[in-house]
Amino acid sequence: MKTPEELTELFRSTGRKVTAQRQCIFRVLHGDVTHPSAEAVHAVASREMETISLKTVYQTLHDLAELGEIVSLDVGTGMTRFDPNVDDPHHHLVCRECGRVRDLVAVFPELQIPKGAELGFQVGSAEIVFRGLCPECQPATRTGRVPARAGK
Amino acid sequence: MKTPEELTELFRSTGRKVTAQRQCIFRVLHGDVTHPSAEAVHAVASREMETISLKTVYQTLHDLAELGEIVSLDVGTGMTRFDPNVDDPHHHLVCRECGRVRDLVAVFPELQIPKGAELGFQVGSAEIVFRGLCPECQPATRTGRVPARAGK
DNA sequence: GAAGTTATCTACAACGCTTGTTGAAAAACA
DNA sequence: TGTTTTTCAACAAGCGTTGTAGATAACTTC
Repeated sequence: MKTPEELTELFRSTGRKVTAQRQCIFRVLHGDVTHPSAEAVHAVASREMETISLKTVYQTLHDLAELGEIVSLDVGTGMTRFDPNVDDPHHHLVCRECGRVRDLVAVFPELQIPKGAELGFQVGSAEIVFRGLCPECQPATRTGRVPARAGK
Repeated sequence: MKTPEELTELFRSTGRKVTAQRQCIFRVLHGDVTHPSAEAVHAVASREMETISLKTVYQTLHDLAELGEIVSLDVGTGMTRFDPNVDDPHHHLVCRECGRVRDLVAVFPELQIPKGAELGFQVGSAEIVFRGLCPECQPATRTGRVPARAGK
């Protein structure tokens, strides 16, 4: 994802108007690696602008996705997650306890579909979701700490 | 997934009651390879039992998932899909036009996470979603037919 | 096979996430 | 500064899904 300044420029050059709300969202997303939901972005943005509405956040996220500056993900956690990392090809780690999502920057070039198995599909891309437990949700055996049990 | 008769037995042996509605749902799911949504199951079941409620379908699907007879999937098509194939390890093909889902029965044993890239996650499983166009949604170049354009 | 117990049924309302609508307000451009 | 156009906040509604209620049906025991 570009810097807030570059995004400001990009929005203007594509006929979009640049508002304080949007710039606030740009800053919130910049450098975020948590793959926040719209609600999470809104929560952070609200700390800076109390009146910003959730609808505005959704709209700006969609604009950014349309411009290819973020990508919206559905990894089965119940809400759409937004990933500002569009430069490195990567897959995702998802915690099955707390829903945390992280990038797994690795390419699996050997992902070839066996002939005959593709059932006539014209396959364009492959996404891998690795499910497991994030460091915070692991039992003590691995980390030596007793984790705060994230209620399901 | 087991046969309707075996499922009847399984439900009884796990303290669940067997109703005409449930057996109807067993039959609908048996041999289904379309990964239907709850709504889709309900639509088919309704042809046989007009009064069956959507809630009943959801509940039975959850029971079946709890028993490990089907698996619920979220492949980003907006609704939960249910997969009766729990015997063959496989991944999924998803049509980005019409949302059709098919099994891709293939194992990718070389899916090893590079050391250090797992960010402390304890990874238990990996799901691959292949996105593309199903035979019905492909342009004429491949199939020789003009497809009915599924409006996005 | 009938009565009693328990789970399940349908119908309806409500939930969480997301999107449409509206008039007001602010950004861009002259 | 005035004009045009977009975006804003607030509200309501949409979707898929789940909770609640009393009525009904399945299993158990006699």
